[in-house]
Amino acid sequence: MTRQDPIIVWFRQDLRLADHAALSAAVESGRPVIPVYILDDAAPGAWRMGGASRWWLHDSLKSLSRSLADLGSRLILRRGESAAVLDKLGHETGAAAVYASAAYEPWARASEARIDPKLFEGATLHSFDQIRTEQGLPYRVFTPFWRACLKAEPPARPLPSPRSIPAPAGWPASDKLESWRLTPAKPDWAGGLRETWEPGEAGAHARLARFLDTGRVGSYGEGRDFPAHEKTSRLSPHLHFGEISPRQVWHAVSALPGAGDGGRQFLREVGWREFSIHLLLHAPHMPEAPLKADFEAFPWCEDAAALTAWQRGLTGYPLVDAGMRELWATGWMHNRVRMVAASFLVKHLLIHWRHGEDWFWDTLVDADLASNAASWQWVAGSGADAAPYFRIFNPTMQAEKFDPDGTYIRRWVPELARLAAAHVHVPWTAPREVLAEAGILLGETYPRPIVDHAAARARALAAYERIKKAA
DNA sequence: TGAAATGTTGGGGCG
DNA sequence: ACGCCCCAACATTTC
Repeated sequence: MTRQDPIIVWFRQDLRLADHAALSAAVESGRPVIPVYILDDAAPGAWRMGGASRWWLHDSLKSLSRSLADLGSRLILRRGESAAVLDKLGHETGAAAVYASAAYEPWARASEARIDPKLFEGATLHSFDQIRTEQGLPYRVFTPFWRACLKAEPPARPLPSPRSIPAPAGWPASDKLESWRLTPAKPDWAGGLRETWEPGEAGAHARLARFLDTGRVGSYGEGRDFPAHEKTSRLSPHLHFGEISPRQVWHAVSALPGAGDGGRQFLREVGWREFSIHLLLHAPHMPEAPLKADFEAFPWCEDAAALTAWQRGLTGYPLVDAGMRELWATGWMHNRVRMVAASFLVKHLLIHWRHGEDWFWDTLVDADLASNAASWQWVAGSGADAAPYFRIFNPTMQAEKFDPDGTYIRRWVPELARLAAAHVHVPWTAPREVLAEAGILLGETYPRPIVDHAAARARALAAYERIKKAA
């Protein structure tokens, strides 16, 4: 090993240059740096990246690649099993070491065990094992967890982006990004995604700046529940891909004069992301199995037709359908609507939360193993600090409360657009003339409810009784 | 980070 | 003036 043996910086879910401790350390070592991203679809136990995520990844890698080029560097792309690829690349380049950001997925941690990279924190506000109860145990309830986070040392100051990155004498070969075919071709379903998002580090910071500048932070507490208005930050996909770090978000919000209560509530949502990661680290089976074991015996229904209706936004409940169509069109769904739509699948249709988890994994641009699994289990009632199973959302009441004039519903369910606010949440109760006037033929242009709310509620409670007795 | 059922209270209409 | 009923409004408990 000589002074000129390069360091490989292995990018994963940290597709940024600023506040990237591994990259900064590699640059500071004075050695040449070889940035690499590996598309690893074959890792044992891995959840293969979903369609929307692959679309995002393509653009984010393109952006990272350009930013590296601006600093005199390159992004080397390789495909295959991570350990084997890094091993090979190490031999090709004579690399002295691999630097990477610590990751939290079980398969990522498993591959680390074979590669033994030098790991740097940055995916979370605090290092993974720092937050523990008095007894040294992981938290199972959010509020004390978050209280402990707030009491701990404040998150480290974000690092600046390197000003230049030393290049190796010669570059190893790289795949062409296009050859990975991450973006859809036939059919091209990504139009709505392109219109909605700007993947990459610059896009992430633009989102954050927009959130802070427009004063949305201050009114976040009141505004965040109304899906018709863009009151949330929409940073989730950027955070998932690590285009911006939670520490950067934390410090930007904390430094904002007058962020006040809204700022605290917003950071609390960032806290739920931390909590999900915390849970996954201590329960690696969380994506596949209920955290509360008695839910293993829950009498789920297999109902392919109902699942398809839910996926396509054809349940007959306008708020659920609007959310599912927003998801399909843009790769994202407002959080309030996610809770209602998820609750509908699990409680009204009695379909296993894993089917919902799979669909969200494939369609969300912010699909994240920890957040997705923890949130589905939260809704289903089988998770840590979960909503009790008997807490069943009434999709109509939720719609009337959080989309009172029906703006959100009309945006995503255009066949209901001509219904007045009095009918738009309950088209099945609208008088025949009103429906005709609005150009709606129930059961033809828009479905009748696929389940009756009161009956579905009773059925869900009865199902819950069965595991409660068994336990 | 609910909703429905049930219980309580108090004002007003009315015999 | 009084008691009675109705019911909206709010509170509590139950799922």
